[in-house]
Amino acid sequence: MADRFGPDLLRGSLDLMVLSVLAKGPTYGYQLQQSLRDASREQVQAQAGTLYPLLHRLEADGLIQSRWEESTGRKRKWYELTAAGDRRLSSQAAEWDLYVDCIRSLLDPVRGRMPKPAV
Amino acid sequence: MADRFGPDLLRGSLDLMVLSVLAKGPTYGYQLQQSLRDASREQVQAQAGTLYPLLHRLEADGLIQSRWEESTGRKRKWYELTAAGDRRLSSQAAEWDLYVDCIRSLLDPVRGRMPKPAV
DNA sequence: ACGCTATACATAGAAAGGCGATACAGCAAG
DNA sequence: CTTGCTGTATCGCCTTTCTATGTATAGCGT
Repeated sequence: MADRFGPDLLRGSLDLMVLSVLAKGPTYGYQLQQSLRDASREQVQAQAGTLYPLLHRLEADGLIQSRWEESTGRKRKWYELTAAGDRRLSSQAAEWDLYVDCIRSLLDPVRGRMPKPAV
Repeated sequence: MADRFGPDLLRGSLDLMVLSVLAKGPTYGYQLQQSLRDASREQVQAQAGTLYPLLHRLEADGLIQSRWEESTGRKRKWYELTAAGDRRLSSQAAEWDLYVDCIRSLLDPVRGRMPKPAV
């Protein structure tokens, strides 16, 4: 079993994951990275070189907004969802569900060939 | 709702889809394209410029093997899974399940925020 | 016979995003 | 003071999908 998901799997759903985490409340880059790592039991280890450009892109698209905060001890850049980001999250989640269904319908007959461990 | 999945969603799972179709029996490029389109209710429309290089890559990796066949009327290049391809399919499917689970655990709390249409 | 469409395989170049490497700075512990 | 974690950031590389294009044949209507 891979101890980590590859770049290609992440692609296309990493936005969705980040928006999901942001939906639970404001956070900053480093904490977001830890959240993803923890929530996935170490399987999603998005790199800083991935995360920061992604956050900048989401912000440029108006899906999140940021502000620098120093009162919390260290200088951090906090991000939070905008209304547009919230709508995007909903539509991305819906599209994701459709997509997963689509793959499952292709995969289910294949699974029949092998001993299926009960989940 | 998008009438077609974007490149980023496909990425990383298109291999899996192709291997899944191949698992049901030998096929050739054009037919594979139709199979994907049909099985996904028009949502996966992988282009020829995507599919053929992908097939060449899978063959170079020893996951599938090909032979030209003319007796079936038109000249076609038939592909079939190798033993290695079969093993790869199993592991990719397992990884996919893990991945989907991982996203779901991030998405479920978010879904609570909005009226969820029963599927 | 001719043109049109669908079938069938293939390659080239562009676009996009994740990755590793690297950088820099603050702070804490030894 | 040196090591290590925290925290943000950028750069070039790599991979994969896309569009556009090229080639060729079969079948059909006119």
